[in-house]
Amino acid sequence: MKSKTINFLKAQGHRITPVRERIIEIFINAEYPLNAKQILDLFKRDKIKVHRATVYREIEFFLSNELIHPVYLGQESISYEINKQEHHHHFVCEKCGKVIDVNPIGVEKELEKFENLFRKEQGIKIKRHALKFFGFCKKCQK
Amino acid sequence: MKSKTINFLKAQGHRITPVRERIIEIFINAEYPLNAKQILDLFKRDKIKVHRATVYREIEFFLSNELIHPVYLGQESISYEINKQEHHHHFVCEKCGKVIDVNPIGVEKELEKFENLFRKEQGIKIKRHALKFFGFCKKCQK
DNA sequence: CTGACTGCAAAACTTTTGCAAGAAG
DNA sequence: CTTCTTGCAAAAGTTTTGCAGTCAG
Repeated sequence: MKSKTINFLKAQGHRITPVRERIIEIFINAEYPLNAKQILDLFKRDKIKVHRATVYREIEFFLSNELIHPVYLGQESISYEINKQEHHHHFVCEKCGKVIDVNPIGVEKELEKFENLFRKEQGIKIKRHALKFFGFCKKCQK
Repeated sequence: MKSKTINFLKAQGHRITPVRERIIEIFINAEYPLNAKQILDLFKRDKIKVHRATVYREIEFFLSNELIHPVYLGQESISYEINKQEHHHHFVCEKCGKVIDVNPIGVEKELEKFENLFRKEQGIKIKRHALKFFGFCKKCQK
């Protein structure tokens, strides 16, 4: 996954710097979508010095290269998640923010049907969809 | 719709001030979800003086009274939309930001099935879901 | 080498907070 | 009257930008 991403970027003529490489790793290893602050905190945790501006620019960079996509998890600022092969969605705990990946196959099929219909009826091609579920996770239900 | 909302708030012991009333109207008349800045701009357009802080506080107020819910339309800051009876979702143009309400019934049924399953398997009750479609609207496709 | 990246500092925004004055009920 | 609501000012937090120095290829 990592070398594939790096090769893809290199092929486009982009450079692989230590910061960029680290951010790729961060996104690959992330168990849930991350926002700019969380990425900065991860660098801080590892005692690596990176400026805010760089992180914001890198997020822009990865977005424009379609390696990540934005996810809105409620409350805080926009988070980003790596574009994996496997398409999936999220359940978000409205209290603690915990994120659980979900993959509702039946829903996905209906989404596809709807998107085809939408294209026929409205003449608009849907590029992507985002589905989010909200509620309280097991811990927070009590 | 408006008087119903007002009565609901009054019944809870909340006051109806001119600003609050105007914001209720704004949300009721809005054709798409609005963020704080857009609400402020509407006041400005009508030459009504309202402070930013008030708008942010009112958004909090409406959220806590479950009269509106947040919608993330991509790029900009979080938007909010009034809680109508009719459940629906959004198509958002990634270029011009245009929003089209959609109501994919087939999908909705599958969502319900999934949510029941999720409850059984994970023991988590889903309170709400948000579905968004992204692409280029007709105008922006050219 | 050379242009793509980065850090820094400052600016531009967005959102929040404490406090005193104002007004809804 | 009482206390919820508002405006103001200031703080806090987030994101963007210009510029000069650095380093990947």
